[in-house]
Amino acid sequence: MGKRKIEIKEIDNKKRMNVTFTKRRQGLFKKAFQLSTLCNAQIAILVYSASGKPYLYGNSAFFRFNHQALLQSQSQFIFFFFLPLY
Amino acid sequence: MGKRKIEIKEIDNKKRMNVTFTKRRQGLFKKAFQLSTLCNAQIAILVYSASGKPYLYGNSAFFRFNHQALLQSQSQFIFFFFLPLY
DNA sequence: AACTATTTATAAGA
DNA sequence: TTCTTATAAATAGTT
Repeated sequence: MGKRKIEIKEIDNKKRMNVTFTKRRQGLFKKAFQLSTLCNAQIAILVYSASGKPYLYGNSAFFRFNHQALLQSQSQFIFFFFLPLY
Repeated sequence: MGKRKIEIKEIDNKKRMNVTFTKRRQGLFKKAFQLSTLCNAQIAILVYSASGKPYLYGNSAFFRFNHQALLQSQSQFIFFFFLPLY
């Protein structure tokens, strides 16, 4: 999806991986927003980077409310609740 | 992203919404797979359709293991655990 | 951080 | 619903 076709395998160069991670994470969350808006869907996404940093997307108030708590969590286990609206 | 540009707002036609939901849900999960592979990231996605049907993506064994349990769940609350691998 | 050539996703139609 | 294709959108490499 760019100037050259790339293989879908782990990127060996750390700088390139970080750039790709940022671009594609943003792209993934944008796609999630569009899907939830177009189709009235509830979506939650949790991403951990290779270095263990968490990123959360959620289109419900519940997820937004818990975003900071998740980012500040130091525990090894993350408990991730989903509350469907039906 | 197709033959015509569309506005990102709820699709009023139910059939068109279902077609779009299926295509874009598959697209979202494909993007998640690529991001996790390229960047060695752990990703979990939970999607509820407008009618309340759950769809789960996860690139760890833990998520695959719990997929059936989630799909068969009848409870109003879904508890979604993430076990980071670091 | 912005640009742009190119690949990829997808809206509509068959 | 599955396949096709014209077009919009995402993004890889570059600046």
